[in-house]
Amino acid sequence: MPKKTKIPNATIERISLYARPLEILLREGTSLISSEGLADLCRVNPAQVRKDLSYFGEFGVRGVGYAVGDLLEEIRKILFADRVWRLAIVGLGNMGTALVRQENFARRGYRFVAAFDSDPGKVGGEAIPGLRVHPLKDLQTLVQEAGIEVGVIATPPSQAQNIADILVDAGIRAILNFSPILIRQPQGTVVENVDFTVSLENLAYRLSKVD
Amino acid sequence: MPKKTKIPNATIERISLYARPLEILLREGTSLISSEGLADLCRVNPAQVRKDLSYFGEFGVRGVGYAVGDLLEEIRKILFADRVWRLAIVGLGNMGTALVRQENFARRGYRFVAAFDSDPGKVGGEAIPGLRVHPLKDLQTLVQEAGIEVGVIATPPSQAQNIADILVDAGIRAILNFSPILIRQPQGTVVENVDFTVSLENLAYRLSKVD
DNA sequence: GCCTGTGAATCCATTCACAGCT
DNA sequence: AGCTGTGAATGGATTCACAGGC
Repeated sequence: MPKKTKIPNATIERISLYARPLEILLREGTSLISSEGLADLCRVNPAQVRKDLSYFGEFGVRGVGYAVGDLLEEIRKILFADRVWRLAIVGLGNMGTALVRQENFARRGYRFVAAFDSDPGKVGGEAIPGLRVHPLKDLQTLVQEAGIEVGVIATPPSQAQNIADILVDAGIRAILNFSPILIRQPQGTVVENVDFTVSLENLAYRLSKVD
Repeated sequence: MPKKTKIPNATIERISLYARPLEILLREGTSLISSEGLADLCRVNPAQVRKDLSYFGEFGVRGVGYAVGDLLEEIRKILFADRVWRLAIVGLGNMGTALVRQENFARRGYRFVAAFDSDPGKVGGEAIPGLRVHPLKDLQTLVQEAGIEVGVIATPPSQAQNIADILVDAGIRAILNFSPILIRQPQGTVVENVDFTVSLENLAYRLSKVD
């Protein structure tokens, strides 16, 4: 029974996590999984799996388990991953270029439909076949025309805040930021920051605590 | 006073976070910052900043604040970021290549000293000038010789677990995994998983809840 | 009998509020 | 007077334990 209770942010992250092994199980032809089986695959507690899912509905069958295909479909709906999302990349250095080439994005429905760079040497070329690189000044227009919903920032940190402002001005309300600064954004927009060095520092710290 | 209390994982992540604006303040010549000032820059509660830091020592001066340079140095020590870490990359596709070229890593002391790929067409070439690509079979030897401490996996998901096993066999105890599967690792080793599509799904979910 | 769904209990993290030092 | 450091209070998230349904 879907409650109006506050859903923990951690729950959303885990729901994403659950989808990965479910995809593999589906491909392998496994049709049923228990909360314990899924928990093992995701290194979490079985009760956690059940509680997380119960925030959104009753997807399992008591005494039986969860139907793999159905559960995956439900999770996709919960995460709005059952449709195509239109992304713009800003900054086509090493990271930006690698991102638009990630087939992992495309496979999950995250489609880069526009690319921008401030370097005149890059403008006019193609980031990947069919994805032309535009100057920043065309951003506003293209966001409208191409129906872009998510902006991905892969510029040097010094430009990142400026780019974020431009994206928000153009009407974009979701930003995935790969540059290692914290972006200041207005109410009603959402930002996810991805900083690899934070992960590395975490690894280093945890490494020193094991054993 | 450094306690033997269990330190929340979230605290470690925030400590990383605090370092970023401190670097900028230091460069700009600001020498003092209060917990409130730092909290504003990192979008957290001032008491959180003080409590996080207090797990590791007393770095501030009552009535005054924190000395920017000293605090940054302390944070670097806490995170073992005050030294060079030797990394190996495995998988030199788009993402792997982008990672070794990230100057952000190098600047923070995370240095790629070896590169591996299973594609014979890539072996023998250079991922970046001075970083030769080796076949996987040389991994064990090179890990020892080059003193590699962290393995970075940027292979297709189908190979990721196998690579992780090889890395662990070679004596590596810290893995940063960019492939979208959950890696199973033995006791005494640490893994950080970075999955961009999890961030995107999170964005999509949160976007639907704002306003 | 078996496994889900969930209130209650526990555990952990954040914030408050003030004592302690400069 | 001002700002840190921290025990106590609050607020969340996780886990337990069992009722509910196949």
